Amino acid sequence: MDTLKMDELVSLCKRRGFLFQSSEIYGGLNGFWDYGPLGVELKRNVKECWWRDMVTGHDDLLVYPGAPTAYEMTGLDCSIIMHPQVWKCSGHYDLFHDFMVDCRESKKRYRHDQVQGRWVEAKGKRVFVSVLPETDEPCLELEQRALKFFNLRAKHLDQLKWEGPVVSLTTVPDFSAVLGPDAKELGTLTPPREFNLMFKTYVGALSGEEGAAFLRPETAQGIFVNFKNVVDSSRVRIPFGIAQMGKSFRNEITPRNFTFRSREFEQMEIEFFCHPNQSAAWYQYWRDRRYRWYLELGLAGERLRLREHHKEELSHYSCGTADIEYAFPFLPPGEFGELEGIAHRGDFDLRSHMEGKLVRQGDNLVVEQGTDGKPKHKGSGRDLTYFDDVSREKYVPHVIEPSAGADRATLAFLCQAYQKDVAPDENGKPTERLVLKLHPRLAPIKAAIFPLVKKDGMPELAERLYRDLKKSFTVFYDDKGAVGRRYRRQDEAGTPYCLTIDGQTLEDRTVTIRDRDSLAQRRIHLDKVAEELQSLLQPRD
RNA sequence: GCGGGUGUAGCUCAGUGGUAGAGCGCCACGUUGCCAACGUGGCUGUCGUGGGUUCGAGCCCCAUCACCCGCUCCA
Repeated sequence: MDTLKMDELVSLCKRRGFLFQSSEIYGGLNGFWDYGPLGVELKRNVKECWWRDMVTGHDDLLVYPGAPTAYEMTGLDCSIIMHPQVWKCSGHYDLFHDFMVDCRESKKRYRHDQVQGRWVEAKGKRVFVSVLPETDEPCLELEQRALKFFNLRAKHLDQLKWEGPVVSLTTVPDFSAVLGPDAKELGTLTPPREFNLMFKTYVGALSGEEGAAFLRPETAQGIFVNFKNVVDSSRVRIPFGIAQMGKSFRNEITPRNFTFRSREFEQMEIEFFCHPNQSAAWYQYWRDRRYRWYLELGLAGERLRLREHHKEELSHYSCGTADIEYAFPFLPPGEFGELEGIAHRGDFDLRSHMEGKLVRQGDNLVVEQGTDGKPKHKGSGRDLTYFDDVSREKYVPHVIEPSAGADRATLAFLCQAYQKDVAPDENGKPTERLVLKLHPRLAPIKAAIFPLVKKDGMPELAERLYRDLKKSFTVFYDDKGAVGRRYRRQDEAGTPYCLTIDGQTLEDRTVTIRDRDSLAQRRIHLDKVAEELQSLLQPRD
């Protein structure tokens, strides 16, 4: 496992039809990927396990271990393009929508509004000296930069004639007299260019800005804006969760590491609504529950970790966030990549969609003001509070958000499953075997059915078994070549069980069932095969 | 975004300016008696893409795209 090279896995994924580069025949498209015949089944299984374990299989009446009370779960499937105001109130518009300037000299890129500077005159030249402030004292940093630029010693500080206060680069219309934060010469900054991390599109035939809309950068907002609809239509009572799976789009600057950071990706998100007093306990519950989910589906404990964010790392609205991370093989030893984030979001989201985009002010969230003193991004004005019929209490629910990446999970399961071990060849000599040890619930093909040889009525019996099993399972029939080769092919596809019809089947109607991982075989009766598979594929508690 | 590397058959790769190759795989037929069998036959190429140099380019030059590694960034 430690020796797994990422390119070996990428090669297997291509060779066996798990993953292809998007638009490959045209040279590929950076950040986009296609799932092949086996990959689509694997990813569907990942999503179906999640949906089943979190939503349809959820027991509303049971108090799960670690949960404060019983709770309900329900689902939703929202549109990818939503009203543009959704993204303004959620904060994505301001956060993901930046103007950037590049420095032709240092090759660095800065956010236009983050560059700070001050006009200064010396030796007959007037210059806007800028820095990307690293300390609370940008003035000192600016002094150093200015002295160096004018080639002055510290004792000649008085030759610098400062003009006005420290201001943002956004106040400077022309960059020809600007000294970039890492430049030695003037005028190396490009004009500010719009960088949008959200994909922009246009609704309707007209392509004017009034029709501008965005592909969603997360599925979560669809849940928040439908919160009231779900409460009003489904009789759910707090505490409850709404789950949604679906595509999201982020225009990443640097897509990297196979499917890990893609521009089009699929999320599996839950927004769990609860009473503010219980939110801390629910946060803990979901964090632990979600961590166990990955463990149960086969990710190794030593490669999977639950990491609480430090206080400084927390978003402005969050009172607690944990990441579930996996030690992907493309990362340096000791580093982990995020699979899922579980965030305590408080009442930030629902309030944002009521009141408008919020910002933190001390310990409180307040509506962000524009320069005109009005709300910067106006909310819907709808009442998204919850009324508890039993306690007669009205409140804005708090939200716990377990947000997972379906493609990242799929990739982690593939990385974990990819193993080389040793199996005997036809002479009993140990040879290397490539095997995908996927959890049976995730395996694209659940069982393969083989006649041991293509004669004596074995194929006919095998075909009957195949047809019978096909009704309830994804199974695969193969009668070509030696049986050993067929076993190995299934090993590479991750198929957990192989059923072989042999001479003895003709006598007593038993078949061998071969286990992918142990290579062990045992005989079971033909009539019991479906039942046996059913129990082997059953999720265990 | 910057720097370095790579791109030839489905996969892994050889091919230093003169007729595009190997191994594996895949397909067919025969054989088959439980872990990558054997025999026979067959399939597979815009040499990443575009342009240039040359009598002639997979090979040299320029551009571009994609992937990998390092830095940078990352909701």
